[in-house]
Amino acid sequence: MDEFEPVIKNISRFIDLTEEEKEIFISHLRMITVKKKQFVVQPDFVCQYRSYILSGALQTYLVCPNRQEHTIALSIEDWWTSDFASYINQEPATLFVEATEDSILIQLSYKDEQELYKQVPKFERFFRIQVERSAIAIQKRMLWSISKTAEERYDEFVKRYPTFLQRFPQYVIASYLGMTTQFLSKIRNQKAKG
Amino acid sequence: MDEFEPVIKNISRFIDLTEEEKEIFISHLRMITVKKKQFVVQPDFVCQYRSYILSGALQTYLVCPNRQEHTIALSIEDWWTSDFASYINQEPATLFVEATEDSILIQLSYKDEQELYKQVPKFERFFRIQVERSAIAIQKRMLWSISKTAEERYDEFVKRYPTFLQRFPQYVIASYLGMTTQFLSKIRNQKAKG
DNA sequence: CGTCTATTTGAATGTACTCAAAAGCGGTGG
DNA sequence: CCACCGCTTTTGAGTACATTCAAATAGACG
Repeated sequence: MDEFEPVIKNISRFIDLTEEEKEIFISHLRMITVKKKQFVVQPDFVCQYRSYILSGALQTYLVCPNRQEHTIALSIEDWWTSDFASYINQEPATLFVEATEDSILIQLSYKDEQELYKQVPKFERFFRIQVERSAIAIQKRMLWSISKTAEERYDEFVKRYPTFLQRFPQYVIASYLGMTTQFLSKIRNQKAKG
Repeated sequence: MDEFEPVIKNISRFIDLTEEEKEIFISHLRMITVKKKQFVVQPDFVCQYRSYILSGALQTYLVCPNRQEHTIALSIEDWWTSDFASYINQEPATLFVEATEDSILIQLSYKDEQELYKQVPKFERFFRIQVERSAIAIQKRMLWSISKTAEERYDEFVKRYPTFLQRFPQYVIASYLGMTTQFLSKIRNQKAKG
């Protein structure tokens, strides 16, 4: 059960679990490995799992009719990810979740999650707190997407997630920041000179 | 207790409550009335309440250093509102929540909410589902704010919230949609002609 | 009726995009 | 180990979408 320790630790930041509760939780999990460029979620398929990232990195994005990609989330180890609209409503996904590095995921299925709530109601609390925090984060991001310039958004990104610059290609970061890769390149270049 | 019926009904869409649980819940609530232009939340003060809107309408917005206003949310009767970042983390607010109509609110304080979770853990579930849904909504909104043109955003808004056009002034809608009031005016005008 | 606020209109400007092409970089196979 | 191929990043010119500034018009409220 050692292999599940990181996810238990992640949860224990918000709720206290007895040994028995930990075991119940672990019994609902499965661990999978995915290779770089592999999809964890694809449009039109109902997203069955929430994934805790044990190691690696993933990109959640939407492909528009005009072939443009829009990145909703970039996630690394110790984060949870999914197409939450699909997962929570158990409806066909609209997003891709793709591994941008070889990754190891610990997954909880929708069915197991509902089961878990019955067995250990405390988990309602954990996932409530979890989604509260992510709702706040998304709101902040939306706020700067409507109120900041492309350059300001990039600066904020660098400040908040400095390690992401090395881990994700620039065109992915550009699509996360809501700008073209050409424009991001120009911003960077201008900074290097200025 | 009749006056609290709408909020009970709102909650009952997601969890079933016994009469006793309803009474416990109601005992934690307070009802207030606010006049148009009055603030329910103000920057620098810790937001003490979640508010269920019994009647009326409210605007949640941020004022930037350059005096620009950015609307995060427009809310009407049967919706919940607050500066959730401030409320959930019990830290000073950054947002204004202002009544755009005379309104009646049913409020639950942070302290009472924590108390309520202890007395009726089922409410963890309600607020989890509640915030899950709003996280999904915010994410969708963020998506079109980075992927759609101003006109497309306006069209979507009209389709989704037709009644809001009459209830909120145009400059408020413009700031919700992330564009200037002048540009929104031009879009509308162009449509009226085309 | 007058004042204050909200909306409309127009011209000039700016930010970021599209299109096109070159340069850089990394992995793979000969 | 080098050469090649595909993918990512850079560069530049032209363009479009949306903003700013300024002023006029329209509406709401006392």
